[in-house]
Amino acid sequence: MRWLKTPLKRDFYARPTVDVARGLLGKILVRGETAARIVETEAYLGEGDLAAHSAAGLTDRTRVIFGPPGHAYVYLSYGVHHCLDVVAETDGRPGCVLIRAAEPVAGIGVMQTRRPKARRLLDLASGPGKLAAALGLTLAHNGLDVTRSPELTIHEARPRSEFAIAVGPRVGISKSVELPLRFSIADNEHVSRSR
DNA sequence: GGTAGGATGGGCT
DNA sequence: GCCCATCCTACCC
Repeated sequence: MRWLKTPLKRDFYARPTVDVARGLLGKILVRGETAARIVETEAYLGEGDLAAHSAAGLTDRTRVIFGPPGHAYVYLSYGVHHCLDVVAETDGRPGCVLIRAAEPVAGIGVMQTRRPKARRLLDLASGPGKLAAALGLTLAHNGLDVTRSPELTIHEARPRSEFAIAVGPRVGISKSVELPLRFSIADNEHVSRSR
């Protein structure tokens, strides 16, 4: 699989968070020689969403979410794993998309060395913590501009594929569970399994 | 096949 | 001091 040389532009991200979450499915995350096709996302909204980190308001940690769209929000989950989000909405309005799972498409050997415990290709990036580890992302990457950073960009796939989108409740949260904000490529094998 | 529980640290009340 | 946007292992069908 290949992808366009030019990354997705700012206006792709400067839209309602749900549109960005759906739009990111099938796109290619590129980090150095490693690349992966996004197959599962979750939207975290700026209003009426108690599960979103930004629900607590603007703090040092959530500053990036309130900033301009098209930037990476990376945080430490459960003190152990890193997770990658991409900021949506216009500057000043919170909203971000958690990238939950991806299908490795390049640099698979490198990803395997970063995730020595993964036994199968299907285990490499089929969860937010696994994905961040496979791509080698840490807190140092928080705030990166994914429309132009040499470290991390997101691209249109070539050829662009057709697929149905499955919608359901988000994973691993206790608040605002009723909101249908999890999106995935229907029947894709690389989606996360956890509930 | 399935799941319960531990690891582990930063953010927020 | 409590709460997590998780992953992995051990152990049990």
